Amino acid sequence: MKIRNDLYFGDCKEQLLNIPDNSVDLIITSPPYADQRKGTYGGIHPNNYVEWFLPISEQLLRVLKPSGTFILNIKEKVVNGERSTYVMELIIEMRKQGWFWTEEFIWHKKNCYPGKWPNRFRDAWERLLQFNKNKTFNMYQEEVMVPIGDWAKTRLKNLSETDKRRDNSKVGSGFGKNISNWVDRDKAYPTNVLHLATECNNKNHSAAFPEELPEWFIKLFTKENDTVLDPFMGSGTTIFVANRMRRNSIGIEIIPEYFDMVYDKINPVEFYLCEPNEKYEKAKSKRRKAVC
Amino acid sequence: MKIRNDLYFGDCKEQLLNIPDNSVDLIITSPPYADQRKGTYGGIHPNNYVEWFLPISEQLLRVLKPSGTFILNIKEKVVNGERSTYVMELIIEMRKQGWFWTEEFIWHKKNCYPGKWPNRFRDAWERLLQFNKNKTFNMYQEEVMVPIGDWAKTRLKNLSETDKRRDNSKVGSGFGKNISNWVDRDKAYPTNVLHLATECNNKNHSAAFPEELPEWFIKLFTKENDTVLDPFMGSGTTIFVANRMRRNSIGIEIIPEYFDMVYDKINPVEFYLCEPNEKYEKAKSKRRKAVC
DNA sequence: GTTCCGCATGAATCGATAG
DNA sequence: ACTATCGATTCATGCGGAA
Repeated sequence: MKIRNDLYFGDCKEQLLNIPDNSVDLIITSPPYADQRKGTYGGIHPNNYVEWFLPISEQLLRVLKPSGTFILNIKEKVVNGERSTYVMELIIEMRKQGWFWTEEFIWHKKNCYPGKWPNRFRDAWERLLQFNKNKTFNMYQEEVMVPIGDWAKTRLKNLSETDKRRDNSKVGSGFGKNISNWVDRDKAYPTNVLHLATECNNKNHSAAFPEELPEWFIKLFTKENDTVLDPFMGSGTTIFVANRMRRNSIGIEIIPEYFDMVYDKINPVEFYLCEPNEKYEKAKSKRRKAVC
Repeated sequence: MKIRNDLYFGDCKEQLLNIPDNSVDLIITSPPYADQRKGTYGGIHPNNYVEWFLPISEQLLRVLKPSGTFILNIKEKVVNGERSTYVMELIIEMRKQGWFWTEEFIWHKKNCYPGKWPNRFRDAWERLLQFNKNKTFNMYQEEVMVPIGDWAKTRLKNLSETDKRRDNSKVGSGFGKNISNWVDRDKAYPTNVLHLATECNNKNHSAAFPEELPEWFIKLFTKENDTVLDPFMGSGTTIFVANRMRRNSIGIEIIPEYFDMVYDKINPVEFYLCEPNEKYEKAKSKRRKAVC
């Protein structure tokens, strides 16, 4: 089956209207942080951030399948020496919109931005907020299992009496089965803390988003031929990873340079063979630029 | 100078009234999480948590010095399949009380509770919320510098007693600028992510609070002869660490067994020499128990 | 003295069952 | 319907005894 990559140019609040209800399996995005990227996105003042984001999250709620997941990468900035509360307020307001705030993953940035301040240390983590439309949703936990710790090597050689009891308490007959399950196991389920380095080499977009991040969530929450949406596409990391993993993708971007960069990179064949993508035509015409 | 350890028995909302205004340099505590320690602390329903905590944080604001810091260790529990929002609401309300929410540290619990669920992974982190009374406060960043590289492993884990003593004497002896500059070259400032394992062997208290946690913040925010307060003392980890580091300490605890355990452990000399501590007398009399 | 190895336990959460 | 209790699930750590 052919994998689709649909790119929309423009403000995501408007462009999201093009996307049908209940059609997206995973939304993963890193919106412009408040006042943080003034140069590129104009900057939203922390006081207006919630108000600015809520109409967008309302559209995201509409386009997401009931079984789907929304991963929001965000971190509040420091304003006047203290952390701003707009992320807290956003979570509370999104719940009122109908979102379930299922979980908060921590992205531990191993190589965080250097610097020294008199009143704080370097910021080495960001929030990865998981929102859902329902309490049950698709989750493929086996896809992201990690190697088990070294303790297992010695531990599983000789199972203690207590282990046998704990594993089988009140079960009785399932004894042998449990033991074999443990002995064969060389992988464990991960936790809600992700250890990833940021990518320093991406000079084209101001947000450093390592490929491993969307990759992990795409593995966890989608299967092949599912659809992934990034309403703040930026340099397109999510889109490229989804494409490589054989997921359909939808990207929205308001900055012409980023949009063109992603388009040229993701659709080189269509471009050179002059097989215009209808949506791209529409986008390009809005920008009053010639195509092909 | 003699290091004081003042212990108060009872509800911290009331016992805090005994402590003068602007007298504490560091408050570090881990209150009972909502509905979490029902067996010992009765449990506060998530819906009532903010309302329960605000009168306490108001007292904490009063007793803290303007240059002091309040570290609050907390994590929201899952209610009906989603994270509860009482911590978010608490942060917002505490700011209205006059607190500055300076920073949020992450405590990454390497050995988190095991388990498997269809909709989430193991919870491996907790919040360490830093609140201040003013935008400027005491912070001794050099005291927690770590060797370049894996600081959590080499520095905070497996510190021997001699290492700890050596560290303490270094604080008192006053290195010259030249030496500290030289030291700076192979040390780096830490980040706002702490990697510590919980202590599983503490049979006396249900909350596993590793000594390294209060130690780190005591180093960072106080110097010798400063005063450290833990209004939810529990098994007294914060108090013992403060005592060892030659900081005055104030502990409040409502459970008689914990109170007695800490008292007996921290004041063995006074106890056996029959030099009654006035505050302990008061506490004991409230509990109608004989002393000495 | 080291190193190895057995072992209990921990701020958990879900789903089923019972009142 | 709504709440309370209980069993099942699962991984890393530090302690203490043994080699």
